[in-house]
Amino acid sequence: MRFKTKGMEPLTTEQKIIKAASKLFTQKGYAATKTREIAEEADINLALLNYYFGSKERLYKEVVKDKLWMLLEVMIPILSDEKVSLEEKVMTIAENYTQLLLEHEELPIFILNEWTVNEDLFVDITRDARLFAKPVIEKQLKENGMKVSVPDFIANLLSLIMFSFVAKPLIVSSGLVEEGEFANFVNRRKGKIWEWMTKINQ
Amino acid sequence: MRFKTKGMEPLTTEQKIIKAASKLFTQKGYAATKTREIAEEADINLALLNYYFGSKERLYKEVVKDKLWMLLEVMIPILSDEKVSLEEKVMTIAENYTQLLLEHEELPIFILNEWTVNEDLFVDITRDARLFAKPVIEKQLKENGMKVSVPDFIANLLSLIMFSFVAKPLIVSSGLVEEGEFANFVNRRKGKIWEWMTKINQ
DNA sequence: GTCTATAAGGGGATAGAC
DNA sequence: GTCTATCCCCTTATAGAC
Repeated sequence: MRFKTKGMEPLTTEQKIIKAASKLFTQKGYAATKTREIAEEADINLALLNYYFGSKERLYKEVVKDKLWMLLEVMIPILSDEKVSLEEKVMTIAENYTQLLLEHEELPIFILNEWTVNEDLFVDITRDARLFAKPVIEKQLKENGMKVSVPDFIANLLSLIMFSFVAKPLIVSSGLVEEGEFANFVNRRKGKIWEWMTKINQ
Repeated sequence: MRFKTKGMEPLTTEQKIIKAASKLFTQKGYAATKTREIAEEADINLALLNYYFGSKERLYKEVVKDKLWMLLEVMIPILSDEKVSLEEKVMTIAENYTQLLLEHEELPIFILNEWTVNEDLFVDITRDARLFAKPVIEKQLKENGMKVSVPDFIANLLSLIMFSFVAKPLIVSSGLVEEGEFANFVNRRKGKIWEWMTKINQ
């Protein structure tokens, strides 16, 4: 989207298609989603899908790209910024992710599954993107007296924040946390992440 | 399978189908896997798939059930056993999961994704299964002076062990850990889980 | 840009011979 | 139990009218 639309203009046909495709692909995956369903959900004629996007596959790539950056932009720029302290980084990422994922619960499992099943697609998308700025984090770990490696630090951070969302069906149907309590559960965890990270990484 | 076969008998047709289906479904998901591919991979005639399993869907359910228990049986019986100390529980689960997942890397993302996309299927499978024995763990947490809740304890444990596998594509393509170093990475983490769990949960 | 109609082929399933 | 041949619906994609 080149120009952000402000206010109440109705969606263009293109936007309606992307929105519907986004919803259905993330819910059901590529193969299980039919172009007819997308057209119906978007309330447009089936032929328009091909008119605007050429093929189901190209439409899918647009959606995946969008969703992947949605997930990464919460983390990458902050981690690489030297002017942001380690504590601030952890707190901000925990806050932003928890909020984002509460609004888009299906996002991480969709991306991680697609990345596993369809690796080639992601090679294109992430090519040339420096995802993690190792040196910056390494320096800040030392300054904070943390002896952990950068990969372990990142793995621990993302684990503690994101895993609850990825494993939500297991956590809920096992009765560990009630569906209605899930938001409280992850919000409480969010508040402890920095404490946990300092303890773990000594 | 009622009777375990010892030694070198060739696989029965039924076993060949399950094996092939297992491989393809976990790699590509339900909708993307064609019955014709399963037949070819299993080296059997397409009609035999329906002869033995009735339909693609029934075959799929068999596979999902197998895989789900593979994932759960590593954890459920141990967690519920009162005679196993908390430390032993954590160490054993970390050890067993790391080994299992190194051999079946696609297992957790497959199950967690299917559980999200296709919840109904799992309602049947997990019905009446008491997945976690909360009281046992609660008692042991107190005895170990840990103030954490049972859901947080389980979430932390599984996060720290499993998330690396679920997020492997991200971890590897970002350059955080080299593909060839991945086994070492998770094995090193495995050795620290108990230490981390005691620190976090004070 | 949007519609209807249809082409072209894929995919799950089964009848019936062996 | 296993095979061949085939049914028939569903899906993606496009031609061509408006």
